[in-house]
Amino acid sequence: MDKNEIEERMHALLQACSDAGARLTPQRIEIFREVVESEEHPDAEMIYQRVRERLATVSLDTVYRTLWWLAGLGLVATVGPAKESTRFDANLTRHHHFVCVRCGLTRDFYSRDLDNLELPASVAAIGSIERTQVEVKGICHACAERQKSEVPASQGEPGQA
Amino acid sequence: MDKNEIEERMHALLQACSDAGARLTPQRIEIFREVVESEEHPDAEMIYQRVRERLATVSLDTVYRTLWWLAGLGLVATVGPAKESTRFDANLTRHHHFVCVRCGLTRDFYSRDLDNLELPASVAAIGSIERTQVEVKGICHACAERQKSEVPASQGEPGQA
DNA sequence: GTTTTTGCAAAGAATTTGCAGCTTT
DNA sequence: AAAGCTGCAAATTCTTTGCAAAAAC
Repeated sequence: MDKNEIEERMHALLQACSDAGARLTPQRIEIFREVVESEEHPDAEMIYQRVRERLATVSLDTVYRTLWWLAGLGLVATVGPAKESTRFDANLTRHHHFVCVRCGLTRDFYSRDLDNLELPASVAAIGSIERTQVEVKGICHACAERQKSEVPASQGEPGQA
Repeated sequence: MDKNEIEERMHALLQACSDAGARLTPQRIEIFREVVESEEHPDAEMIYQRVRERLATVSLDTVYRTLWWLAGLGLVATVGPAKESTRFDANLTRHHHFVCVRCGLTRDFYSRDLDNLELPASVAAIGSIERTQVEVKGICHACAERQKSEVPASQGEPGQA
């Protein structure tokens, strides 16, 4: 990723931070930088370790808080189903997943077309390919219904305590 | 899923169990059944609760043990990256993931084609779609290298303690 | 100066493990 | 009878939270 891109994203986060009326602390700034610069998708601990090198005075819980706060603003996403417990999949036939971002419901669906996707050459540069699966994130009908019957519109945070 | 399919899978697990020289206990049988019958992808707790209804004498740790044992034999898979801690993704541009099944390394890749996949109609029946992403599982080059330098061929379990 | 954040340490949740006793083969 | 399982309870690991002190606006 080029330096420009990084600065741009960094700027976006700082901007979002003040837009949200939150304070710009050195901890947050360093966490932002780490989040923006990392190419892999780090967990809280990794970010903590890296930030720590530059800012000895940071704690793991601040990293967690900041990360989830960013996630709440939609500025970072979490990889995989969610921050849930490990889910198991006994479907050994080729299939794809629909994951509800609200409740974590995971359902399979099938598609011949999706079974045989062409991947870009760049993937081979990362590693050898074993299995390819499409993951659709969305909101399941049950959660959509649940939403309808809730308060139509307040200014509080939406759903999912 | 039709009854035939279920019985077939059930049979496969029981067979694999005895092939592996493991014992057929009532707990395992009920856990197998739950795993095979579930349409969503349950976590250990869910399976525990359901098995419990039919077999009061089962414990959560037996469920865990059985599930991971099945996973070790490749008879069930885990959904998402792995049994790892939550990973964060600050890449807000449209992208796809390569995940190393050995070390959990997660890297982004890009493809216009994959950005606009056509999903089968069946997906809409599950819920509303927000985002679609391709997840490629494989082994990253670093892990492949690591493997080469290890004992070429024993009969012990491969890598990753 | 006020309000938000932080760090600490303790609380919680999820998952794993040692061990004695019970079951399966 | 022998070897493998199971359940319990304690240990780990990961993550969150309450609160007083410190920092940002």
